Amino acid sequence: MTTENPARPAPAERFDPRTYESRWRERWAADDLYRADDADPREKHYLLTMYPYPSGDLHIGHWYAATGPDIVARMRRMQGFNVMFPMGFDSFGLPAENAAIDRGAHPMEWTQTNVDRMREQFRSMGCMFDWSREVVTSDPSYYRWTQWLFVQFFKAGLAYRAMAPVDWCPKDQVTLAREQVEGADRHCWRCGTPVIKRDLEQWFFRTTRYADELLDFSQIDWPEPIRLMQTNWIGRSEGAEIDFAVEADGVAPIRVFTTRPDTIFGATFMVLAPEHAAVAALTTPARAAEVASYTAAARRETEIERMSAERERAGVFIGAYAVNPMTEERIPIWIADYVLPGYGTGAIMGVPAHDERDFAFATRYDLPIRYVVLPPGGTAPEGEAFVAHTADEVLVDSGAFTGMTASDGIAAITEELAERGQGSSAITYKIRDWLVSRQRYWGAPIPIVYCPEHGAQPVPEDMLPVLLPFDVDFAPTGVSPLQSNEEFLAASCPVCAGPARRETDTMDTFVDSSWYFLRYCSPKEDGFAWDPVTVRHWMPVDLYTGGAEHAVLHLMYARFFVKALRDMGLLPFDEPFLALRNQGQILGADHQRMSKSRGNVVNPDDLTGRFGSDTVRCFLMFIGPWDQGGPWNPSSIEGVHRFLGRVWAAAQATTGGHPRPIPGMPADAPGGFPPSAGEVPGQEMAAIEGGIRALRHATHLAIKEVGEDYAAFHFNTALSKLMGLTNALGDARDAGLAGTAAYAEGVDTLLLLLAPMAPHVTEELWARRGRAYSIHQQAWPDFEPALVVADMIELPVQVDGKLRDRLLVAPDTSPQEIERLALASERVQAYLKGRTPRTVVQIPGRLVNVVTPGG
RNA sequence: GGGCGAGUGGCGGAACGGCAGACGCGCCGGCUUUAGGAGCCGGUGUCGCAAGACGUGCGAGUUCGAAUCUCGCCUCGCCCACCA
Repeated sequence: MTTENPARPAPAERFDPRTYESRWRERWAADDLYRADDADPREKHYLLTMYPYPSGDLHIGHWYAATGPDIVARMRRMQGFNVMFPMGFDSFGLPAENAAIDRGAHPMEWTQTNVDRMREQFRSMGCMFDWSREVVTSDPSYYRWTQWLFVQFFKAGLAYRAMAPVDWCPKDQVTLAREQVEGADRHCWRCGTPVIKRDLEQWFFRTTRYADELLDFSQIDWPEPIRLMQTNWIGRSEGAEIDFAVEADGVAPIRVFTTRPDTIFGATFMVLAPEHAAVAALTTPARAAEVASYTAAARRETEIERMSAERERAGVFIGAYAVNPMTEERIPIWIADYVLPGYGTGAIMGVPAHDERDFAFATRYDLPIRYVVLPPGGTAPEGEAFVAHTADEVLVDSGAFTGMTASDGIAAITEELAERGQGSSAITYKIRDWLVSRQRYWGAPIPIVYCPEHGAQPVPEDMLPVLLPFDVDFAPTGVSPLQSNEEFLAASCPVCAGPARRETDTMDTFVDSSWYFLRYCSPKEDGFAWDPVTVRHWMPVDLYTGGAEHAVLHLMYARFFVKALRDMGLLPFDEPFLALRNQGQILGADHQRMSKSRGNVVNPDDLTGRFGSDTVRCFLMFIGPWDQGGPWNPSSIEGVHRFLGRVWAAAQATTGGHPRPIPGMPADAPGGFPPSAGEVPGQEMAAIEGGIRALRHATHLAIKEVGEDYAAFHFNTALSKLMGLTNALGDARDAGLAGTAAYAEGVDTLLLLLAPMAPHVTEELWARRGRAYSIHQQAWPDFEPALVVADMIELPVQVDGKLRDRLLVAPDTSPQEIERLALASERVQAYLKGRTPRTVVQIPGRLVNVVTPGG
């Protein structure tokens, strides 16, 4: 059985990536191979992958995240684009400060050490990062401009200071943005400690001003889940604000927000948040003690405690009454912590028949429940709220509005209230302004000074940066460590030059990352945050990749920044990132997130030491769909390494067998040989030419499919197709075709298509084949459409949808001929049992289905 | 509780509504080797000697034809969570 296929000879030289990988990386660096030129006239392509926090060592997840976009960047470059693919470090942040507290290392030094180490580790991956554009956010040359941008936001009224109840992490001793509080137990995103609320004077960015525009994704190609998460986070609700007069002298009417103004005839009570401003004035003396104790308890409770009482829906009657503007009924006013102070107006009308929470509350306190909207059937449910909202529900017991559909009722009631001056349609959002101040050291100081005379004043732009002092006390006390440095504190007022005190809070690191993609365009610019001309050239980012965990943090803040800067006249576009792709997460072998404390972190250095970077890159891309990730399981890395070994052998086996020219290819093409037809017997000649056609078909099909797969981030299937081409080259060698031009074309194509994924071995083999340096500067191959189509196709023949036979036909065989051949099949006849088929379904090039009269 | 996504061999995973399991791992057999390893060749969904039958979480439906579309259920993952 194996006599016709003698074992292929082992390659003359062993495949050992260690002998050439670092040599090529040094050459590429020395030649500045990956530097993107601002003035290059070719079409630009800005490809960006999220920069890392310099936590210490690069782990396998960084490799996974970076290799995908690197492949696409390399292909785009070969396709003729002027590609920029930069990298940097998000180097401000809490871990550096914690290292200082735990180990006594200064954050500045700790960060610098880590950045240096990780930069070297990044280089070992062989990515085409343009290191000449590196950005390090903790460098004064960077945060000077972060501060400058803060000042611009301040001047534009988009940065403001306010006393607010804020989420506070008791362990890290720091305030958190709302987006940084996670999970049902409301814990800190970084350390997992449950957060508490504190009232503090804090800095905010006015993200709410852009809520509506942030909901518009029409200009960008982003994954649906990310768009949904942002949409839900912004949480736009349409409804109405309605004023309810109160029975108390000198107290203004109370305004509530509702999405269901059509249910107003069912409003039988009112609930205020315990924090509502009117509570004090409205509470009657008889109820004062109970109200005070409830309010105090609510204030003391943490978010988790509120959650644990979730179904309680407890509240207190404050003794006062409001008037339902439609029914003119007196309704009691309660306070309850299920009404949130920060959403809507902090007050609701209680409509127990049509809201589950109101229903639970009314049931508990025996308040009236009145159904005013009924389902089309016309019967109110017993013992539960009817909350569905469809177009054909009907209003009942609603005065002049009775009989209207719910959607007509919303419009008509809102209009009626507006005419009376008691309400208007309104839109509310869940999104809050972005809390940006942190009581921490290792961040960009907020460039504000406080003058006893002139209040908060921005530091003049020519006095930036406000440098972080080196000597401070890092102990987490809840106040900014910068307060421990007297020299830093002392400042002068920019207005009166009198003594002033410097702001000691620093900025959330997400401020740094909201504009780093702009800085990459002109990283050395020192007269401005960026050079407007080069920013206009490179921006927006054409393709951004990173983890989906940033859906409502970084990705929303960056959009907000760009829109705000556009409105200040600083940027000429609306969106930072035109397309977005999310990679999956590589989990530990135990299916848990990789972390040092779990001891499941995979160190890429061990793997590259054994197999080289190319194997690790290919293996990571071969695991599965890139956007899916998965648990770490290195069992098949050997298989990928073997594949590169087969490429190694294939590319160097260029002699032997029958040298044949390719029809239509010049005889002097690389690997071409003069015709020698007379030397070969006719039958063998036909076999050789069939083999050549098959190989060229495999080659050109690979060009088409691998390119499409790379562009779609389907790296796993791209690699399987490259394996297929490699196997086809092996078959060609077995058939004695190693010396043909078709074989040379196949090898060159294989190397070019593999170059983005395995940059080192392809460069080495390209050089060994005597081709011009560098393979990474070659043009991406084009396929010939005629060769993508196979000579003969195998057509499955079904009877009643079940596979019964196959036809081998030329692709251009007529449907009539195919039907004739299918019906002539013995196997088909056996199933037809002499009957005439009811119909024959044909999908051109795909299959034939013979449908029997019974089928 | 709400939203989104995913369930396919022993494993990772392929498959514009059209041949289920590409490609690879593992395993079995062979060649080579003093041996081991490496490399190479062949086989490998399940049941069955075979013919064949059965197979994509479970149950219905649409269709000539469903892993793929629709409905219901189960399991897992992620996000949000008293948002009026």
